[in-house]
Amino acid sequence: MPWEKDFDVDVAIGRAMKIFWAKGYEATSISDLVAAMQINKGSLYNAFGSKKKLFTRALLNYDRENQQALLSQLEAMDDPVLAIRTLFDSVIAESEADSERKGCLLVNTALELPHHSKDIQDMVTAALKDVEGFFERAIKRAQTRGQVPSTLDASESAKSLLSQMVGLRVLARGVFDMTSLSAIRTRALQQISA
Amino acid sequence: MPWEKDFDVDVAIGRAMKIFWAKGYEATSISDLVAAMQINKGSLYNAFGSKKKLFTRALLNYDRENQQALLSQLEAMDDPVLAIRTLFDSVIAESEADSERKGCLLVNTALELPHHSKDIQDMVTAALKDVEGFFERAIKRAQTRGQVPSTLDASESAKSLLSQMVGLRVLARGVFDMTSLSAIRTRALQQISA
DNA sequence: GCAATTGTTGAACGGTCGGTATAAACTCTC
DNA sequence: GAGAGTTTATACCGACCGTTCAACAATTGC
Repeated sequence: MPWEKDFDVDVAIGRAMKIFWAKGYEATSISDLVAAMQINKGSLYNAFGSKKKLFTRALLNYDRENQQALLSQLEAMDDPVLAIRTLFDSVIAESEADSERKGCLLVNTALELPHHSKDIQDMVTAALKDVEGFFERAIKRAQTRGQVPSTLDASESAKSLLSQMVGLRVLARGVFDMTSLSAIRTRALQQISA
Repeated sequence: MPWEKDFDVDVAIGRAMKIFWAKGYEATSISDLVAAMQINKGSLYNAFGSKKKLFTRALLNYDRENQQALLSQLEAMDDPVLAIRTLFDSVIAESEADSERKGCLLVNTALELPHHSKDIQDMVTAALKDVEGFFERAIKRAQTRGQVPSTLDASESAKSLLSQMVGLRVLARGVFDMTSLSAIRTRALQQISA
């Protein structure tokens, strides 16, 4: 039996993810990656095969650690309206704290979906549908609790909230200041409470 | 007096714009550009100086021909709510008709704003602020006409509509199907009428 | 006709791209 | 210790990157 890898694959993927996140897929070179991952070219190709395959691993890593982790945390909250508010709050707080204005890797990739392979398209679509699903479940739960008017179409509203979330993440990369981003959150929450 | 250019500069910029729009700034090479513009490398650099400078010309061209043209047309409409509805309708129709799923060049560029120079940042910001301004003026006009509740905060609502518009353009590039995009429009319009 | 000026052309620049190949050192199992 | 598989480092691949340049062509004023 062979020698086990002496670098931690998940750590390396995490480092690659940060670079893809900050620079975008196209603008990230193999040189950038080997420098950030602290392994050399040969090991990269031995472990991951190609830049594209490494990117899919990085995307999965982002989805698991930055997206699903937050969503399952919110889904466990008692108050579904508070959960939605908390999601907007944390995204705005993240935007404010991020001096690099990296945005969200999934949204960034969603915008260039036509240029990616089908497995990446499917991965991004599924991840954003997860957010939509969270919104829809939260709205329905809030309706049974009487926090949200039962006349509201939960499916439509969930899609609408997702699009506002996506818009917020785009505009946070340089177009809007913090008070403008807050206005989006305010209106989004008013929208489901009336 | 010198020899005049024997190609039409505006036509060439229009062709360059289409390539940048379809492929994105990074993924567009000089070879792509010279092929599409039907001029050769030397002429490109003589006329435009660099890829970046050409991109700013292309962005201006897009803003003028695809954005401002539509906005001023909508601004001239009698019914401001219908104008807003028409904007959403035309964006959705454009998304449906576009088999390449190019989206909107301004939104595409907005997402990669941190990687661009300040003049491009300013240009994109101004262009999206124009859309926000259109929304705000239309809402205020609708309020004086009694079409929209006067309790609505026009400034906040305009920012919210812009973020939904942006989200729609991102999701139209592959995540959402047409019925989902329609749901965003439906909810956006309900939002200002109640 | 002849500078002067500007435009066109296509080759060539140095550099980087993603990816492969090599070989020697190393760690493990059997 | 044989053999398998990994790590490092370096060298290399052809292709392409954005850009520059020198030679040449077209138009003007004199």
